[in-house]
Amino acid sequence: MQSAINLRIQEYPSKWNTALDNRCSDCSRYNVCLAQSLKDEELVAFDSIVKHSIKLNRGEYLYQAGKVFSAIYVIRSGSLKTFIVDEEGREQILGFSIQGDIVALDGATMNAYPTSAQALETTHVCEIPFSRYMELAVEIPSLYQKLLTQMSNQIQNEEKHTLLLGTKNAEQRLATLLLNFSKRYGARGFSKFEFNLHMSRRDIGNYLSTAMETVSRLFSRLQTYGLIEVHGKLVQIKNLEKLEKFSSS
Amino acid sequence: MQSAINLRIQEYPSKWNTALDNRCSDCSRYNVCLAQSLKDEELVAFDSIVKHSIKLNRGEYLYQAGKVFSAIYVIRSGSLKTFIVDEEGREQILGFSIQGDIVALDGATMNAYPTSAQALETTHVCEIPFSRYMELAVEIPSLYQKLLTQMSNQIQNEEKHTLLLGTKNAEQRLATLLLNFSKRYGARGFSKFEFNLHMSRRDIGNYLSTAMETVSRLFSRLQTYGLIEVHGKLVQIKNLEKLEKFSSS
DNA sequence: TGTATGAGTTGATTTAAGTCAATTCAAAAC
DNA sequence: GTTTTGAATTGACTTAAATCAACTCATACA
Repeated sequence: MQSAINLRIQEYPSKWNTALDNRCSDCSRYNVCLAQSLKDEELVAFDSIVKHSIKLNRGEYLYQAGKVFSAIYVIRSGSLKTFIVDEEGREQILGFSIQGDIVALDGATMNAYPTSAQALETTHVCEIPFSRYMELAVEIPSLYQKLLTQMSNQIQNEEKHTLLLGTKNAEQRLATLLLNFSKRYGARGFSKFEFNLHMSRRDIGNYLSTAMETVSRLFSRLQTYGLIEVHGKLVQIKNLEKLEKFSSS
Repeated sequence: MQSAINLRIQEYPSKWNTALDNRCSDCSRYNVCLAQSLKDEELVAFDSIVKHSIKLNRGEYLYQAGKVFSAIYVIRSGSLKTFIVDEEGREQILGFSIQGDIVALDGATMNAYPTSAQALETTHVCEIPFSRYMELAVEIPSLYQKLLTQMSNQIQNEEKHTLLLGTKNAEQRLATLLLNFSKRYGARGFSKFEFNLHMSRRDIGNYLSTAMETVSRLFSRLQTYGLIEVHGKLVQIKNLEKLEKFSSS
Protein backbone atom coordinates (compact mmCIF):
# COMPACT_ATOMS: atom_id res chain seq x y z
CA MET A 1 0.00 0.00 0.00
CA GLN A 2 2.63 2.43 1.09
CA SER A 3 4.89 1.35 -1.76
CA ALA A 4 2.08 1.78 -4.28
CA ILE A 5 1.68 5.35 -3.19
CA ASN A 6 5.37 5.96 -3.48
CA LEU A 7 5.39 4.39 -6.93
CA ARG A 8 2.68 6.71 -8.09
CA ILE A 9 4.59 9.70 -6.81
CA GLN A 10 7.50 8.49 -8.87
CA GLU A 11 5.26 8.11 -11.92
CA TYR A 12 3.77 11.56 -11.60
CA PRO A 13 6.40 13.90 -10.29
CA SER A 14 5.22 17.37 -9.42
CA LYS A 15 7.08 20.58 -9.76
CA TRP A 16 5.07 21.83 -6.82
CA ASN A 17 5.78 19.41 -4.07
CA THR A 18 6.94 15.86 -4.46
CA ALA A 19 6.55 15.17 -0.78
CA LEU A 20 2.75 15.05 -1.04
CA ASP A 21 0.49 12.68 -2.93
CA ASN A 22 -0.45 14.03 -6.28
CA ARG A 23 -3.61 12.20 -7.05
CA CYS A 24 -6.95 12.46 -5.33
CA SER A 25 -7.15 8.66 -5.10
CA ASP A 26 -3.98 8.61 -3.01
CA CYS A 27 -4.72 11.67 -0.95
CA SER A 28 -5.00 11.21 2.78
CA ARG A 29 -7.49 14.08 2.99
CA TYR A 30 -9.72 12.47 0.39
CA ASN A 31 -12.53 11.78 2.84
CA VAL A 32 -13.09 15.46 3.61
CA CYS A 33 -12.56 16.85 0.11
CA LEU A 34 -15.04 17.56 -2.64
CA ALA A 35 -13.72 14.37 -4.27
CA GLN A 36 -15.27 12.40 -1.44
CA SER A 37 -17.27 9.27 -2.37
CA LEU A 38 -16.99 9.72 -6.12
CA LYS A 39 -17.02 6.56 -8.23
CA ASP A 40 -13.67 5.47 -9.67
CA GLU A 41 -14.20 6.90 -13.14
CA GLU A 42 -15.68 10.10 -11.74
CA LEU A 43 -12.66 10.50 -9.51
CA VAL A 44 -10.34 10.25 -12.49
CA ALA A 45 -12.24 13.04 -14.22
CA PHE A 46 -12.28 15.14 -11.06
CA ASP A 47 -8.59 14.53 -10.51
CA SER A 48 -7.80 15.75 -13.99
CA ILE A 49 -9.18 19.24 -13.38
CA VAL A 50 -7.45 19.69 -10.03
CA LYS A 51 -4.07 21.35 -9.69
CA HIS A 52 -2.51 19.49 -6.79
CA SER A 53 -0.09 20.71 -4.20
CA ILE A 54 0.27 24.39 -4.67
CA LYS A 55 2.70 25.52 -2.02
CA LEU A 56 2.44 28.80 -0.14
CA ASN A 57 4.97 30.22 2.25
CA ARG A 58 3.96 32.09 5.38
CA GLY A 59 2.41 35.43 4.45
CA GLU A 60 1.74 34.54 0.82
CA TYR A 61 -1.74 35.11 -0.57
CA LEU A 62 -3.79 32.27 -1.96
CA TYR A 63 -6.24 34.74 -3.46
CA GLN A 64 -6.95 38.41 -3.03
CA ALA A 65 -10.12 40.47 -2.78
CA GLY A 66 -10.86 42.22 -6.04
CA LYS A 67 -9.05 39.75 -8.27
CA VAL A 68 -11.13 37.80 -10.79
CA PHE A 69 -12.64 34.70 -9.22
CA SER A 70 -11.37 31.54 -10.87
CA ALA A 71 -11.04 28.72 -8.39
CA ILE A 72 -11.87 27.29 -5.01
CA TYR A 73 -9.24 25.57 -2.88
CA VAL A 74 -8.93 22.59 -0.57
CA ILE A 75 -6.25 22.81 2.10
CA ARG A 76 -4.00 19.75 2.24
CA SER A 77 -1.73 20.92 5.04
CA GLY A 78 -0.89 24.09 6.92
CA SER A 79 -3.30 26.91 7.65
CA LEU A 80 -4.73 30.14 6.27
CA LYS A 81 -6.57 33.17 7.51
CA THR A 82 -9.40 34.54 5.41
CA PHE A 83 -10.31 38.17 5.79
CA ILE A 84 -12.23 41.09 4.37
CA VAL A 85 -11.05 44.69 4.25
CA ASP A 86 -13.34 47.70 4.73
CA GLU A 87 -13.39 51.10 3.03
CA GLU A 88 -10.85 52.45 5.53
CA GLY A 89 -8.50 49.54 4.97
CA ARG A 90 -9.29 47.88 8.28
CA GLU A 91 -8.95 44.12 8.15
CA GLN A 92 -11.56 41.78 9.60
CA ILE A 93 -10.55 38.15 9.90
CA LEU A 94 -13.43 35.83 9.03
CA GLY A 95 -11.89 32.49 9.74
CA PHE A 96 -8.85 30.30 10.13
CA SER A 97 -8.76 27.37 7.76
CA ILE A 98 -6.84 24.16 8.29
CA GLN A 99 -6.35 20.84 6.52
CA GLY A 100 -9.50 19.63 4.79
CA ASP A 101 -11.20 23.02 4.77
CA ILE A 102 -12.48 24.44 1.52
CA VAL A 103 -12.00 28.15 0.91
CA ALA A 104 -13.14 30.81 -1.57
CA LEU A 105 -16.74 29.59 -1.70
CA ASP A 106 -17.84 33.18 -1.15
CA GLY A 107 -16.47 33.96 -4.60
CA ALA A 108 -18.80 31.58 -6.37
CA THR A 109 -21.06 34.38 -7.59
CA MET A 110 -18.50 34.28 -10.40
CA ASN A 111 -17.32 37.85 -10.15
CA ALA A 112 -14.34 38.86 -8.05
CA TYR A 113 -13.14 37.35 -4.79
CA PRO A 114 -14.83 39.38 -2.04
CA THR A 115 -12.22 38.34 0.52
CA SER A 116 -8.55 37.40 0.72
CA ALA A 117 -6.69 34.37 2.04
CA GLN A 118 -3.17 34.41 3.38
CA ALA A 119 -0.98 31.54 4.59
CA LEU A 120 -0.15 31.47 8.31
CA GLU A 121 2.66 28.95 7.74
CA THR A 122 3.93 26.80 4.91
CA THR A 123 0.71 25.55 3.38
CA HIS A 124 -0.24 23.16 0.60
CA VAL A 125 -3.53 23.42 -1.24
CA CYS A 126 -5.32 21.88 -4.21
CA GLU A 127 -6.80 24.30 -6.71
CA ILE A 128 -10.15 23.47 -8.26
CA PRO A 129 -10.89 25.72 -11.24
CA PHE A 130 -14.50 26.69 -10.70
CA SER A 131 -15.74 26.80 -14.28
CA ARG A 132 -14.27 23.37 -14.97
CA TYR A 133 -15.85 22.08 -11.80
CA MET A 134 -19.21 23.35 -12.96
CA GLU A 135 -18.76 21.77 -16.38
CA LEU A 136 -17.92 18.47 -14.76
CA ALA A 137 -20.90 18.81 -12.44
CA VAL A 138 -23.22 18.67 -15.46
CA GLU A 139 -21.93 15.10 -15.97
CA ILE A 140 -21.71 14.29 -12.25
CA PRO A 141 -24.61 16.02 -10.50
CA SER A 142 -23.40 14.85 -7.09
CA LEU A 143 -20.69 17.49 -7.44
CA TYR A 144 -23.39 20.13 -7.27
CA GLN A 145 -24.72 18.50 -4.14
CA LYS A 146 -21.31 18.47 -2.49
CA LEU A 147 -20.75 22.10 -3.32
CA LEU A 148 -24.16 23.10 -1.97
CA THR A 149 -23.50 21.17 1.21
CA GLN A 150 -20.14 22.87 1.62
CA MET A 151 -21.65 26.29 1.08
CA SER A 152 -24.48 25.60 3.44
CA ASN A 153 -21.93 24.52 6.04
CA GLN A 154 -19.99 27.68 5.44
CA ILE A 155 -23.11 29.74 6.07
CA GLN A 156 -23.73 27.80 9.27
CA ASN A 157 -20.18 28.45 10.43
CA GLU A 158 -20.54 32.16 9.85
CA GLU A 159 -23.82 32.09 11.74
CA LYS A 160 -22.17 30.36 14.69
CA HIS A 161 -19.46 32.98 14.68
CA THR A 162 -22.02 35.76 14.74
CA LEU A 163 -23.69 33.99 17.65
CA LEU A 164 -20.34 33.80 19.41
CA LEU A 165 -19.61 37.49 18.95
CA GLY A 166 -23.12 38.52 19.86
CA THR A 167 -23.77 36.50 23.00
CA LYS A 168 -20.46 35.75 24.70
CA ASN A 169 -17.86 37.79 26.55
CA ALA A 170 -14.19 37.90 25.64
CA GLU A 171 -13.23 35.05 27.97
CA GLN A 172 -15.86 32.72 26.57
CA ARG A 173 -15.03 33.72 23.03
CA LEU A 174 -11.40 32.71 23.44
CA ALA A 175 -12.40 29.47 25.17
CA THR A 176 -14.76 28.71 22.29
CA LEU A 177 -12.03 29.36 19.74
CA LEU A 178 -9.73 26.91 21.52
CA LEU A 179 -12.47 24.29 21.69
CA ASN A 180 -13.21 24.81 18.02
CA PHE A 181 -9.60 24.14 17.07
CA SER A 182 -9.49 21.19 19.45
CA LYS A 183 -12.54 19.69 17.80
CA ARG A 184 -11.33 20.30 14.27
CA TYR A 185 -7.85 18.94 14.89
CA GLY A 186 -9.37 15.96 16.68
CA ALA A 187 -11.66 15.25 13.73
CA ARG A 188 -8.62 15.25 11.45
CA GLY A 189 -6.73 12.69 13.48
CA PHE A 190 -4.54 15.10 15.42
CA SER A 191 -4.51 15.67 19.13
CA LYS A 192 -7.52 17.40 20.66
CA PHE A 193 -5.38 18.42 23.60
CA GLU A 194 -2.28 19.94 22.12
CA PHE A 195 -1.84 22.02 18.99
CA ASN A 196 -0.18 25.10 17.59
CA LEU A 197 -2.04 28.28 16.85
CA HIS A 198 -0.05 29.66 13.96
CA MET A 199 -1.76 33.03 13.86
CA SER A 200 -0.63 36.00 15.96
CA ARG A 201 -2.37 37.20 19.09
CA ARG A 202 -3.43 40.22 17.06
CA ASP A 203 -5.12 37.93 14.52
CA ILE A 204 -6.89 36.02 17.27
CA GLY A 205 -8.05 39.31 18.73
CA ASN A 206 -9.23 40.56 15.38
CA TYR A 207 -11.19 37.37 14.78
CA LEU A 208 -12.78 37.49 18.24
CA SER A 209 -13.36 41.26 18.19
CA THR A 210 -11.12 41.90 21.15
CA ALA A 211 -7.85 43.79 21.53
CA MET A 212 -4.59 41.87 21.27
CA GLU A 213 -3.80 42.79 24.87
CA THR A 214 -7.07 41.31 26.02
CA VAL A 215 -6.30 38.04 24.23
CA SER A 216 -2.94 37.91 25.96
CA ARG A 217 -4.50 38.56 29.36
CA LEU A 218 -7.16 35.92 28.76
CA PHE A 219 -4.62 33.27 27.82
CA SER A 220 -2.95 33.99 31.15
CA ARG A 221 -6.23 33.89 32.99
CA LEU A 222 -7.35 30.57 31.46
CA GLN A 223 -3.95 29.25 32.44
CA THR A 224 -4.29 30.37 36.06
CA TYR A 225 -7.73 28.71 36.09
CA GLY A 226 -5.91 25.48 35.18
CA LEU A 227 -7.92 25.04 31.99
CA ILE A 228 -5.04 25.36 29.55
CA GLU A 229 -1.30 25.75 29.33
CA VAL A 230 0.26 28.10 26.82
CA HIS A 231 3.82 28.29 25.59
CA GLY A 232 3.90 30.83 22.81
CA LYS A 233 1.92 29.37 19.93
CA LEU A 234 1.57 25.95 21.54
CA VAL A 235 -1.68 25.45 23.42
CA GLN A 236 -2.39 22.47 25.66
CA ILE A 237 -5.88 21.85 26.91
CA LYS A 238 -5.64 20.61 30.47
CA ASN A 239 -9.31 20.27 31.26
CA LEU A 240 -11.55 19.94 28.23
CA GLU A 241 -14.79 19.49 30.16
CA LYS A 242 -14.26 22.51 32.36
CA LEU A 243 -13.24 24.55 29.36
CA GLU A 244 -16.46 23.53 27.63
CA LYS A 245 -18.58 24.50 30.61
CA PHE A 246 -16.63 27.71 30.90
CA SER A 247 -17.13 28.59 27.24
CA SER A 248 -20.90 28.45 27.45
CA SER A 249 -21.30 30.68 30.50
CA MET B 1 -52.23 42.65 -19.49
CA GLN B 2 -53.75 43.63 -16.19
CA SER B 3 -56.96 41.86 -17.07
CA ALA B 4 -55.05 38.74 -18.11
CA ILE B 5 -53.51 38.62 -14.68
CA ASN B 6 -56.88 39.04 -13.07
CA LEU B 7 -58.28 36.32 -15.26
CA ARG B 8 -55.59 33.92 -14.17
CA ILE B 9 -56.26 34.66 -10.57
CA GLN B 10 -59.87 33.80 -11.25
CA GLU B 11 -58.82 30.57 -12.94
CA TYR B 12 -56.50 29.54 -10.14
CA PRO B 13 -58.05 30.72 -6.92
CA SER B 14 -55.89 30.24 -3.86
CA LYS B 15 -56.98 29.45 -0.39
CA TRP B 16 -53.87 31.28 0.78
CA ASN B 17 -54.22 34.72 -0.60
CA THR B 18 -56.20 35.72 -3.63
CA ALA B 19 -54.83 39.25 -3.48
CA LEU B 20 -51.45 38.12 -4.79
CA ASP B 21 -50.47 36.62 -8.12
CA ASN B 22 -50.33 32.87 -7.97
CA ARG B 23 -48.03 32.04 -10.79
CA CYS B 24 -44.38 32.82 -11.18
CA SER B 25 -44.97 34.21 -14.67
CA ASP B 26 -47.30 36.83 -13.23
CA CYS B 27 -45.31 37.59 -10.14
CA SER B 28 -44.04 41.11 -9.70
CA ARG B 29 -41.00 39.82 -7.77
CA TYR B 30 -40.09 37.47 -10.60
CA ASN B 31 -36.89 39.32 -11.46
CA VAL B 32 -35.32 38.70 -8.06
CA CYS B 33 -36.57 35.16 -7.51
CA LEU B 34 -34.94 31.84 -8.30
CA ALA B 35 -37.38 31.68 -11.23
CA GLN B 36 -35.53 34.58 -12.80
CA SER B 37 -34.65 34.29 -16.52
CA LEU B 38 -35.97 30.76 -16.95
CA LYS B 39 -37.29 29.85 -20.39
CA ASP B 40 -41.07 29.61 -20.75
CA GLU B 41 -41.31 25.83 -20.46
CA GLU B 42 -38.79 25.76 -17.62
CA LEU B 43 -40.82 28.35 -15.78
CA VAL B 44 -43.92 26.20 -16.05
CA ALA B 45 -42.05 23.27 -14.48
CA PHE B 46 -40.60 25.49 -11.79
CA ASP B 47 -43.98 27.02 -11.09
CA SER B 48 -45.48 23.59 -10.59
CA ILE B 49 -43.24 22.72 -7.66
CA VAL B 50 -43.72 26.04 -5.87
CA LYS B 51 -46.37 26.58 -3.23
CA HIS B 52 -47.36 30.19 -3.74
CA SER B 53 -48.53 32.70 -1.21
CA ILE B 54 -48.17 31.14 2.17
CA LYS B 55 -49.36 33.76 4.61
CA LEU B 56 -47.79 34.38 8.00
CA ASN B 57 -49.10 36.67 10.68
CA ARG B 58 -46.78 38.72 12.87
CA GLY B 59 -44.86 36.44 15.23
CA GLU B 60 -45.56 33.23 13.29
CA TYR B 61 -42.65 31.00 12.43
CA LEU B 62 -41.81 30.18 8.83
CA TYR B 63 -39.44 27.45 9.98
CA GLN B 64 -37.82 26.51 13.24
CA ALA B 65 -34.35 25.36 14.23
CA GLY B 66 -34.26 21.63 14.78
CA LYS B 67 -37.19 20.79 12.51
CA VAL B 68 -36.46 18.65 9.46
CA PHE B 69 -35.31 20.76 6.55
CA SER B 70 -37.68 20.55 3.62
CA ALA B 71 -37.87 23.81 1.74
CA ILE B 72 -36.38 27.19 1.02
CA TYR B 73 -38.55 30.29 0.77
CA VAL B 74 -38.81 33.45 -1.28
CA ILE B 75 -40.42 36.43 0.40
CA ARG B 76 -43.15 38.06 -1.68
CA SER B 77 -44.14 40.76 0.78
CA GLY B 78 -43.61 41.64 4.41
CA SER B 79 -40.54 40.86 6.45
CA LEU B 80 -38.91 38.23 8.64
CA LYS B 81 -36.15 37.98 11.16
CA THR B 82 -33.86 34.95 11.05
CA PHE B 83 -32.07 33.92 14.20
CA ILE B 84 -30.08 31.24 15.94
CA VAL B 85 -30.40 30.23 19.58
CA ASP B 86 -27.46 29.19 21.77
CA GLU B 87 -27.16 26.52 24.49
CA GLU B 88 -28.45 28.95 27.11
CA GLY B 89 -31.45 29.91 25.01
CA ARG B 90 -30.08 33.31 24.06
CA GLU B 91 -31.28 34.48 20.67
CA GLN B 92 -28.95 35.99 18.10
CA ILE B 93 -30.60 37.65 15.14
CA LEU B 94 -28.73 36.96 11.91
CA GLY B 95 -30.70 39.05 9.49
CA PHE B 96 -33.87 40.80 8.50
CA SER B 97 -35.35 39.60 5.23
CA ILE B 98 -37.68 41.55 3.01
CA GLN B 99 -39.41 41.11 -0.32
CA GLY B 100 -37.31 39.21 -2.83
CA ASP B 101 -34.97 37.71 -0.26
CA ILE B 102 -34.47 33.97 -0.14
CA VAL B 103 -34.27 32.31 3.26
CA ALA B 104 -33.38 28.90 4.72
CA LEU B 105 -30.35 28.40 2.48
CA ASP B 106 -28.35 27.48 5.58
CA GLY B 107 -30.51 24.38 5.86
CA ALA B 108 -29.45 23.00 2.49
CA THR B 109 -27.10 20.46 4.08
CA MET B 110 -30.36 18.51 4.07
CA ASN B 111 -30.53 17.81 7.79
CA ALA B 112 -32.42 20.09 10.13
CA TYR B 113 -32.89 23.85 9.94
CA PRO B 114 -30.03 25.33 11.96
CA THR B 115 -31.89 28.61 12.44
CA SER B 116 -35.43 29.92 12.75
CA ALA B 117 -37.43 32.53 10.87
CA GLN B 118 -40.27 34.54 12.33
CA ALA B 119 -42.56 37.05 10.66
CA LEU B 120 -42.22 40.68 11.76
CA GLU B 121 -45.55 41.61 10.17
CA THR B 122 -48.10 39.99 7.86
CA THR B 123 -45.86 38.28 5.37
CA HIS B 124 -46.36 36.28 2.18
CA VAL B 125 -43.83 33.77 0.96
CA CYS B 126 -43.42 31.15 -1.75
CA GLU B 127 -42.27 27.75 -0.60
CA ILE B 128 -39.83 25.83 -2.78
CA PRO B 129 -39.54 22.19 -1.68
CA PHE B 130 -35.83 21.57 -1.77
CA SER B 131 -35.74 17.98 -2.93
CA ARG B 132 -38.08 18.79 -5.80
CA TYR B 133 -35.95 21.78 -6.68
CA MET B 134 -32.89 19.55 -6.82
CA GLU B 135 -34.73 17.02 -9.00
CA LEU B 136 -35.74 19.77 -11.37
CA ALA B 137 -32.19 21.12 -11.38
CA VAL B 138 -31.01 17.87 -12.97
CA GLU B 139 -33.17 18.85 -15.98
CA ILE B 140 -32.42 22.57 -15.74
CA PRO B 141 -28.80 22.99 -14.58
CA SER B 142 -29.14 26.77 -14.44
CA LEU B 143 -31.17 26.19 -11.28
CA TYR B 144 -28.03 24.88 -9.62
CA GLN B 145 -26.19 27.98 -10.75
CA LYS B 146 -28.84 30.27 -9.33
CA LEU B 147 -28.82 28.47 -6.04
CA LEU B 148 -25.03 28.61 -5.81
CA THR B 149 -25.10 32.31 -6.59
CA GLN B 150 -27.70 32.89 -3.89
CA MET B 151 -25.70 30.94 -1.35
CA SER B 152 -22.52 32.69 -2.25
CA ASN B 153 -24.32 36.00 -1.82
CA GLN B 154 -25.59 34.87 1.52
CA ILE B 155 -22.04 34.07 2.63
CA GLN B 156 -20.93 37.50 1.45
CA ASN B 157 -23.71 39.15 3.42
CA GLU B 158 -22.73 37.33 6.59
CA GLU B 159 -19.13 38.36 6.00
CA LYS B 160 -20.14 41.99 5.65
CA HIS B 161 -22.07 41.75 8.87
CA THR B 162 -19.05 40.31 10.67
CA LEU B 163 -17.02 43.19 9.26
CA LEU B 164 -19.63 45.63 10.55
CA LEU B 165 -19.62 44.17 14.05
CA GLY B 166 -15.85 43.89 14.14
CA THR B 167 -14.77 47.27 12.87
CA LYS B 168 -17.49 49.82 13.63
CA ASN B 169 -18.86 51.43 16.74
CA ALA B 170 -22.51 51.38 17.73
CA GLU B 171 -23.33 54.67 16.00
CA GLN B 172 -21.83 53.55 12.71
CA ARG B 173 -23.46 50.15 12.98
CA LEU B 174 -26.91 51.68 13.27
CA ALA B 175 -26.20 54.09 10.43
CA THR B 176 -25.06 51.16 8.28
CA LEU B 177 -28.21 49.23 9.08
CA LEU B 178 -30.35 52.16 7.97
CA LEU B 179 -28.35 52.56 4.77
CA ASN B 180 -28.65 48.86 4.10
CA PHE B 181 -32.44 49.02 4.36
CA SER B 182 -32.48 52.17 2.28
CA LYS B 183 -30.50 50.46 -0.46
CA ARG B 184 -32.54 47.29 -0.41
CA TYR B 185 -35.89 49.08 -0.43
CA GLY B 186 -34.61 51.34 -3.19
CA ALA B 187 -33.55 48.35 -5.28
CA ARG B 188 -37.06 46.95 -4.93
CA GLY B 189 -38.76 50.08 -6.18
CA PHE B 190 -39.67 51.55 -2.81
CA SER B 191 -38.44 54.80 -1.35
CA LYS B 192 -34.80 54.95 -0.31
CA PHE B 193 -35.65 57.80 2.02
CA GLU B 194 -38.62 56.62 4.00
CA PHE B 195 -39.50 53.18 5.25
CA ASN B 196 -40.81 51.27 8.24
CA LEU B 197 -38.59 49.15 10.41
CA HIS B 198 -41.01 46.49 11.55
CA MET B 199 -38.70 44.92 14.11
CA SER B 200 -38.46 46.14 17.72
CA ARG B 201 -35.60 48.25 19.10
CA ARG B 202 -34.56 45.17 21.02
CA ASP B 203 -34.30 43.19 17.76
CA ILE B 204 -32.24 45.93 16.14
CA GLY B 205 -29.97 45.95 19.17
CA ASN B 206 -29.63 42.21 19.14
CA TYR B 207 -28.72 42.25 15.45
CA LEU B 208 -26.17 45.03 15.94
CA SER B 209 -24.80 43.64 19.21
CA THR B 210 -25.85 46.67 21.22
CA ALA B 211 -28.31 47.14 24.05
CA MET B 212 -31.84 48.21 23.20
CA GLU B 213 -31.30 51.41 25.21
CA THR B 214 -28.25 52.23 23.14
CA VAL B 215 -30.22 51.82 19.93
CA SER B 216 -32.84 54.19 21.26
CA ARG B 217 -30.21 56.76 22.24
CA LEU B 218 -28.51 56.45 18.86
CA PHE B 219 -31.75 57.02 16.96
CA SER B 220 -32.13 60.22 18.96
CA ARG B 221 -28.53 61.20 18.32
CA LEU B 222 -28.70 60.62 14.55
CA GLN B 223 -31.86 62.70 14.62
CA THR B 224 -30.18 65.60 16.45
CA TYR B 225 -27.37 65.39 13.89
CA GLY B 226 -30.03 66.02 11.25
CA LEU B 227 -29.25 62.79 9.43
CA ILE B 228 -32.59 61.09 9.98
CA GLU B 229 -36.03 61.59 11.44
CA VAL B 230 -37.72 58.88 13.44
CA HIS B 231 -41.35 58.47 14.38
CA GLY B 232 -41.67 55.12 16.04
CA LYS B 233 -41.08 52.50 13.39
CA LEU B 234 -41.01 55.01 10.54
CA VAL B 235 -37.56 56.19 9.57
CA GLN B 236 -36.87 59.04 7.18
CA ILE B 237 -33.41 59.61 5.84
CA LYS B 238 -32.82 63.34 5.67
CA ASN B 239 -29.26 63.37 4.45
CA LEU B 240 -28.20 60.20 2.69
CA GLU B 241 -24.72 61.40 1.78
CA LYS B 242 -23.84 62.54 5.26
CA LEU B 243 -25.25 59.35 6.70
CA GLU B 244 -23.02 57.37 4.36
CA LYS B 245 -19.93 59.33 5.34
CA PHE B 246 -20.93 58.97 8.95
CA SER B 247 -21.38 55.21 8.69
CA SER B 248 -17.86 54.60 7.45
CA SER B 249 -16.05 56.68 10.07
C1' DT C 1 27.16 36.09 18.16
C1' DG C 2 25.26 40.22 18.97
C1' DT C 3 21.73 43.32 17.81
C1' DA C 4 17.54 44.95 16.05
C1' DT C 5 12.71 44.54 15.28
C1' DG C 6 8.38 43.02 15.89
C1' DA C 7 5.39 39.92 18.98
C1' DG C 8 3.76 39.26 23.32
C1' DT C 9 2.92 40.40 28.16
C1' DT C 10 1.55 43.10 32.04
C1' DG C 11 0.12 47.34 34.40
C1' DA C 12 -2.40 51.88 34.74
C1' DT C 13 -6.01 54.51 33.08
C1' DT C 14 -9.90 55.69 30.12
C1' DT C 15 -14.11 55.06 27.75
C1' DA C 16 -17.91 53.25 25.04
C1' DA C 17 -21.52 50.92 25.91
C1' DG C 18 -24.04 48.11 29.32
C1' DT C 19 -27.10 47.84 33.29
C1' DC C 20 -30.47 49.47 36.35
C1' DA C 21 -34.25 52.41 37.13
C1' DA C 22 -37.86 55.75 36.32
C1' DT C 23 -41.03 57.56 33.03
C1' DT C 24 -43.53 58.06 28.84
C1' DC C 25 -45.81 56.28 24.97
C1' DA C 26 -48.66 53.34 22.08
C1' DA C 27 -51.48 49.89 20.89
C1' DA C 28 -54.12 45.84 22.35
C1' DA C 29 -57.74 44.06 25.21
C1' DC C 30 -61.68 44.60 27.72
C1' DG D 1 -63.52 54.81 25.88
C1' DT D 2 -60.75 53.23 29.47
C1' DT D 3 -57.41 50.24 31.19
C1' DT D 4 -53.57 47.34 30.84
C1' DT D 5 -49.34 45.83 29.14
C1' DG D 6 -45.29 45.86 26.79
C1' DA D 7 -42.21 48.98 23.93
C1' DA D 8 -39.49 52.91 23.86
C1' DT D 9 -37.09 56.68 25.83
C1' DT D 10 -34.12 59.08 28.95
C1' DG D 11 -31.13 59.55 32.98
C1' DA D 12 -27.74 57.90 36.50
C1' DC D 13 -24.28 54.87 37.35
C1' DT D 14 -21.23 50.79 36.48
C1' DT D 15 -18.20 47.90 34.03
C1' DA D 16 -15.84 45.09 30.56
C1' DA D 17 -12.69 45.79 27.59
C1' DA D 18 -10.03 49.35 25.00
C1' DT D 19 -6.19 52.27 24.92
C1' DC D 20 -1.80 53.89 26.27
C1' DA D 21 2.59 52.74 27.97
C1' DA D 22 6.47 50.19 29.67
C1' DC D 23 8.84 46.28 29.39
C1' DT D 24 10.22 41.33 28.08
C1' DC D 25 10.85 37.88 24.90
C1' DA D 26 11.77 35.61 20.61
C1' DT D 27 13.68 35.17 16.19
C1' DA D 28 15.79 36.84 12.16
C1' DC D 29 19.47 38.88 10.09
C1' DA D 30 23.88 41.35 9.62
